[in-house]
Amino acid sequence: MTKYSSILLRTLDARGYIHQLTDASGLDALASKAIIPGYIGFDATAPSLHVGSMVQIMMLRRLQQAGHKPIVLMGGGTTKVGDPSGKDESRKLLTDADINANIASIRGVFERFLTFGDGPTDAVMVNNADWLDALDYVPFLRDIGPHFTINRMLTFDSVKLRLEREQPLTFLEFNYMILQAYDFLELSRRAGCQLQMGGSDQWGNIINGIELTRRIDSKQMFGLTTPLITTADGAKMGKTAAGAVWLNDDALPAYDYWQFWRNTQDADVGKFLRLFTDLPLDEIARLEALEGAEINAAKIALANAATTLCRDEAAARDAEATAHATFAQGGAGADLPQFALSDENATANNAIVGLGFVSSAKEGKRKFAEGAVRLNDVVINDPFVIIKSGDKISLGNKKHGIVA
RNA sequence: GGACAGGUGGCCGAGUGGUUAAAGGCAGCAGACUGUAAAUCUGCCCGUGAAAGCGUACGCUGGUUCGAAUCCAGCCCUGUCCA
Repeated sequence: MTKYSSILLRTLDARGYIHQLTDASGLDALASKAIIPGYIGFDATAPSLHVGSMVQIMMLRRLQQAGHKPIVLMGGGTTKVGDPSGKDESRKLLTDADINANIASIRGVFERFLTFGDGPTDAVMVNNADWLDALDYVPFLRDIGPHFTINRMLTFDSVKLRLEREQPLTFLEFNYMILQAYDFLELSRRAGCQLQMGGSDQWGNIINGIELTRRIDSKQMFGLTTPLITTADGAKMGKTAAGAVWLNDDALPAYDYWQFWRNTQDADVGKFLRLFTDLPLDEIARLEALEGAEINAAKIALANAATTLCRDEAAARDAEATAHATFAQGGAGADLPQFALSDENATANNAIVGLGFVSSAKEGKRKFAEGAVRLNDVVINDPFVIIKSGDKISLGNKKHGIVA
């Protein structure tokens, strides 16, 4: 891969981050000679991001590694509007207090991936509520409105899809793309931002921002999108048995986070190693070439690296040790989820419900009937077996817990 | 404001008075097979209860009926067209 000369684009290209790029040679030239402040916007709809945002987070990390300045834009303002992309219907509106709490909660994860500070390549976090909340409607319409035509806005997938399906799209949501475009202009003015990155579904929004800034301030801006990361069988990544794979450790235990990566499909291992770890490319090539059961070594390397980045090294080590003890030796590792025994008459079914392996007592009982539950590695069909402290209880091959 | 069409389980989508906890599909979970993979086949998939049972559920509120997701009335919401 020698089509780029800058470290930034060479890295992004080699590791599979680039889907579309507005002006490849222009950005390449700029990246070789100047520090580029670049931003990615994140929603504040939940107290934690999940792995679906991981490509974007890693992208900012690569930007900083290559000597540029990452700007984390929290959508405190735009979250109040709601991005219509990829949604079938409008999402419920959050209050300011919710949004601010979410932003505070999300910040911790970025601090693990990026170095924040005041230096030229230090990361900063900004909140677009800072400028969006203060907008005056009529002046804003007069300044920004003329640069958008409804004709063009109607061609955007996010809008078109809703209309084609005859689903509601409110004027509120319709404005989302304008506000996002305005963010880019505002960040250009405030922070000298010249680059916006995002998922491939953000291409249209990014282009809008580039054009708006060019028209109003006559500045050249760049846009880059990442491919939509799906697993090899086409599913969007990020969902697992228990739900979303949250990045915050108070939302998902490190062991589960580790397990998520450990269970990567064979076909995805190389891709994920390049995107989600800092391992050198030649090392990844070696791991990726492993065949058959050998490839499990690569998955462990992936899980360790990803968990170390997002949580910490000790968490990764503990998770690996637990997994090894549990799966390879058929024992029970220390990091397994625990069921607190509060009642001496607690049953095996209480345990799998309490551990969250199943969502109701009824579902739990079905699992017993299906022969899916094991107590200390022996299949039990009776949900009412009394458990005691120290028992290991398992549902299926992957979910294991300890009675504390 | 008017006319018409709609609002069904996580999603899509059948069902137009009883045997309907509601067809089918997707997603999900489990079993078999494996390598904690994929693919495939099989089972499960509202809740509570040891079970019989009971409770909830088809936008909301009432009504008709022995019996309603299905009929009637009012209301709320959405779409299309008209003003």
